[in-house]
Amino acid sequence: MPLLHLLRSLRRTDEATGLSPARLSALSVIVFGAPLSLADLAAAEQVRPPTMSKIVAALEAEGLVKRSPNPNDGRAIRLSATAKGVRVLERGRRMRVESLAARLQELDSEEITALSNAAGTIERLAREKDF
Amino acid sequence: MPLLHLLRSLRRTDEATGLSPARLSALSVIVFGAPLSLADLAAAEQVRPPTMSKIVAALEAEGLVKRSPNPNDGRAIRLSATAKGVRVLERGRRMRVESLAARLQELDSEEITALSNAAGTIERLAREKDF
DNA sequence: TTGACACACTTAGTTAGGCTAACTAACTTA
DNA sequence: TAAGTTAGTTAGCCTAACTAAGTGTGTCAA
Repeated sequence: MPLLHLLRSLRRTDEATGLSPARLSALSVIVFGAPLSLADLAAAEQVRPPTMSKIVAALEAEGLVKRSPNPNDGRAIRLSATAKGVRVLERGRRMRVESLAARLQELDSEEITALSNAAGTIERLAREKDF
Repeated sequence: MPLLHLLRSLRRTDEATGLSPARLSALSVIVFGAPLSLADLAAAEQVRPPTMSKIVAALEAEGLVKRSPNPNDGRAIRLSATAKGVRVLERGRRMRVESLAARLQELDSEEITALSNAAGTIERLAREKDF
């Protein structure tokens, strides 16, 4: 299956959270990296600030994220997740882990070994090449 | 790196062809599967007919694809690639193969073996699960 | 044979998520 | 303090997904 088709299936709203991939990913970075500025978040997500500005606005409107002023810099904001944001993310993560585990149970042990070895290489590439 | 970020890099126009991924992928299906109807193409690409209708219109406007009437069904169209469409696709494919080959040369033989084994499993999954 | 339904495609309108350009406000520095 | 930089937002554009509705063609049964 072409990677594009995988992309298209990813594009849909995550059943477990009701969030689109871009929002879910941004929320995840906020939950684990808070507090952080919009520029930092945009950089982490590899999009431009205006794009992230919209995504954050949507997350804020859903009550998943909140902005606070940065006391050291009146231009900047500090993003953090609300309790609801954390809850939504964790529920989604749990459900995705379960679904992946179910798929992996269909493989035999040789296949799992092959995937695991490849995962190591892919991770190394990811670190070194930012691929 | 999250899959989402990989996909975002895919989203950009392919340097070698000047086509967006959705258009390039559709063109490829047309080149190798012509003649085919819009509905067939939409199904192959896993999108709805209106979406494909627009993509085909764009490809046609660029002179990469042409529509002919289906003599057996006045409702349907038959899509095929123009010579230019074939040329554009082949040039892009050649350049992508070269770029991938260059990346693979940075791996050692153990890593290549691991990737190759995993590819077999992934392909099998793809066939069986339409993943 | 014709009326009803089914099908192929298009059109219209919405939404998400990218982008650049241009703006405001706040900080820094010469 | 004036000039320049930085953080974030707003406006406007694009692609590409969707649904709903329209047009025209095909099919089939009464």
